[in-house]
Amino acid sequence: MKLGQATIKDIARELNLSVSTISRALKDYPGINRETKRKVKEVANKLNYRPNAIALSLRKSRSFTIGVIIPEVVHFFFSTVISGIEEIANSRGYNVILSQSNEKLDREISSLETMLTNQIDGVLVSYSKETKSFDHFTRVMDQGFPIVFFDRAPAIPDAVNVMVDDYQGSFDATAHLISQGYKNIVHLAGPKTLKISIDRENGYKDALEQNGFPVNPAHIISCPLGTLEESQELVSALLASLPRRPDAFFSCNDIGAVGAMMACRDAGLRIPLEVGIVGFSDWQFCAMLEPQLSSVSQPGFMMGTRATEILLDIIEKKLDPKIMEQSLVLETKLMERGSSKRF
Amino acid sequence: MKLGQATIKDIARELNLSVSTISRALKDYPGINRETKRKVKEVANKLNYRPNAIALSLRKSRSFTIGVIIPEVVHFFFSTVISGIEEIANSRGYNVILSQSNEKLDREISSLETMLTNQIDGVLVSYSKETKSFDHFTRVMDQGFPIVFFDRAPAIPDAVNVMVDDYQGSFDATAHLISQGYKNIVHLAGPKTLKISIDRENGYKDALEQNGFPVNPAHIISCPLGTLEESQELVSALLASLPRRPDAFFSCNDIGAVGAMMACRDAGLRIPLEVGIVGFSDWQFCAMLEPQLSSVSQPGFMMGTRATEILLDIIEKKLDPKIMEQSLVLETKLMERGSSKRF
DNA sequence: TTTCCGTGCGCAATCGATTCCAAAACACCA
DNA sequence: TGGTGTTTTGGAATCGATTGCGCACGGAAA
Repeated sequence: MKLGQATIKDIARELNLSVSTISRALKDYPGINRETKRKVKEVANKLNYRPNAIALSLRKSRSFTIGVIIPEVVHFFFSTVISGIEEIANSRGYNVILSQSNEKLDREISSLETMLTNQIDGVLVSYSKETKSFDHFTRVMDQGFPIVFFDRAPAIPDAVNVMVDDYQGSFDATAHLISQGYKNIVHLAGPKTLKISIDRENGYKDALEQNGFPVNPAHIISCPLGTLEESQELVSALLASLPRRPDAFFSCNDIGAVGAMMACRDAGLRIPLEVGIVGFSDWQFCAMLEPQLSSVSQPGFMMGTRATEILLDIIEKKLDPKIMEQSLVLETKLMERGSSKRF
Repeated sequence: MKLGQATIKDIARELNLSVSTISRALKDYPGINRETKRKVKEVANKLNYRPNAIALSLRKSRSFTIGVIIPEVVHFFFSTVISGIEEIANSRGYNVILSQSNEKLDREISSLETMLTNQIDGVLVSYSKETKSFDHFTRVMDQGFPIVFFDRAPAIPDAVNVMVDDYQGSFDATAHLISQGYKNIVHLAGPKTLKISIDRENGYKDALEQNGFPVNPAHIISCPLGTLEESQELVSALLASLPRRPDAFFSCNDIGAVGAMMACRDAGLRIPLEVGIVGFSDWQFCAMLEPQLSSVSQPGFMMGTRATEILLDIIEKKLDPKIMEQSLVLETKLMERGSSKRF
C-alpha cells in the first residue's frame, strides 16, 4: 500500500467539509447538495482517490475475499478449476486468494490458518493426499465458517461437496474397453486416502463383474506417486511377469496412462491393436499423443464455477449448508480415441 | 469472516483487564506480569482467538498481500510460475491474490484497480496480448507502487522485469536444427504485441544469417491465436503450396509445434527423418509425444521465485527500483529430443 | 514522613470509512 | 417575528489491534 494514497480526509480538508459528507457524496446518498457532490467527485478524481477496501472490511466484518486451497497449481485439472473459480468470484465482486498444499498436510493446515486470520469469507478446498484427519476443517466449520470441498470429498458429515461422478466415469471407461473386446483389463489405482481413487476402483470392478468378468486382484496396481515413471516401471514389470498378458490398462489418471503407453511401446505392443489404454481427466495433451489417448473428461471449469456459486450463496446466506443438498455430482464424459478403439 | 470470532476485547472482558494489556501480553512485551501473560494466553486459547489481520493491515497500512495478474492459469508455464511465486510469498509471510486477464485488456485494468483498492503491497504482472498502452501501469508506478513484470516485459522505462532469454533460446533452437542438417527452416511466430514474440523471431533470424542462410520472409508464419488447429492448418497449407518443401519447423510455442507435427504426419512426412520440429516452453507433454518433442525449456518456477523475491525486496525497501538493475534475464535450455535429432 | 524509582497496567489516539443522531441554515407561512 | 418543515451538513461511535504516555502502587532510600 502506497503511503501517499489520498483518503476521504484529504478530500474533506481540501473542500472544508466533514468526512461524513464526503463519504455520502461519493456514494450518491440523498440529502447531499448536488453541487457539493459534484465538487467532491471532482476533487476525488484530482487526488486519485481510491477507497480503502481494508477499512471497509474491518467495518463490515466482510472481506469479500475467498480462499482456495489446492494440492498443486501445476496440474491441468486444478488450474482449470481455478479458472472457473476466478470467473464466478470476480463477477460477483470477490477476490480469490490462493494457496497450494503441495499435497502436504501441515501446509494445508497453515494455509487455512493464515486465511482465517486474513478474515476470508469462505474457502474452497481440495485436500491433500496426506490428509487423513479432517479436524482442522471441522473445527472451523462448527463455528459456522463456510467451506465447500471440491473434487476430493472428505469424510465429514454435512460437508458440502462438489465432485465429478468418478464411479460412473470409471465404469464407462472399463465398459468401453470390454466392448472393444479387451479381456484382461488392468487398473492403475490411486492412493486409498482419496475417495476419488476408491470410487474409480469400484467403478472398474463393477463394470467387470456386470459384464461377467471376475475381478483379479493382481490386475489392480497401486500407483501412490502418480508419476509417469512409476506407472511405466510398474506396467513394464507387469508385462514381464504376468503369465497371461494384460491387454488393456485403465489408469486413474492421464499421466499414469501415458506411462502405460510407453511401457507397452517399449514391450513392442501395438496400441490399440494388442493393448487398449484409457486415462482419466482428459488433459490437454491426450489429443496430441499418437495414438490419441482415450480418457474420461472431467468438467473442471464447471466444477470451479459451481463450487464457487454454492460457496458464495452460503456466504451471502442465500443457502444454508445444514438444510441443503450436501453433494453436487457432475457428470463425466468418456472421450473415445485411438488408444482404445479397435473397431 | 465469522461473526462469533473472539477479539482481544473478549479476552479483556473475561479477565477484567484492558485491551492494551491483552495486546502486549499476547505479543510477549516486557512490562507485563508473567502470570498475567499466562492467563491471557490461556483464555485466548480457550476462546479460539485469532488475530484480525484486517485490523492490522489498516493500522500498519500494509496488507502483506501481493497480487498476481496473468493472462491465464490454465497454461503449463504460467501455473509453474505461480507455483514459484506462492513458494516465496508464503515463506516470507505474504498472501497471494490471483487474477487472470484472459488476455483481455479491460480485465487486466479492472483487476489492477481491484487489487489496489484492496491495498495490496505490490503486484506481479504478465500483461495480456491485447495490452498496447501501459498507462494503467505507469500511473500507479509513478506513485511509487511496486510492480514487477515477468515473462512479458512492457515498453516502460525503468520497469523491473524478470524474463527468460527468448532471443538466445530461439537462437539455440534454430542453430540446433541447422546443425542437424535441416535447410529450409520455417518459424511459427507469435503476436507482435509481445516482446517475447519479437525476440524469438530475431533469435531465429540471426541464427540463420550467422550460419549463412538467408532469411526467407515466406518462412515466417504468423500464428496470432496460438492454437493447435491454427498451426496445423497453416503448416498443412504451407506444405502444399511452397515450391521447395520446408524441412523443419521452429515454433514459438509447444502447442504450435504439435500442430506442425500433426500436419507433417498428415502429409506423410517422417519426423525427424524428413522434417525436424522444435517447440518453445518445454511443456510437460513434450516428453510424452512420439517422437518426443524438442523444446526450449524455460525456468518457470525460478522465474516465479526470483520475481517474487525482487518484488518483496522492493516492498520491504531492501531494494530501490530506481537504482537497481532493471532486468533479470534467466537462461533457457534446449531440450534436444527425438523430433529434431537425425544423428 | 517524604521522595524516588521500577513494575504493572489503563487511557486514548490512530488507521479509513460508514452511519446514526443531531444540528445548523434556510425557506415559508401565519 | 416566531414556529414549522426541509435541506444540507457535522459530530462521534464503530470495526480490531497497536502504542505512546501517564498513573497508580509498592518498596527502598533519604
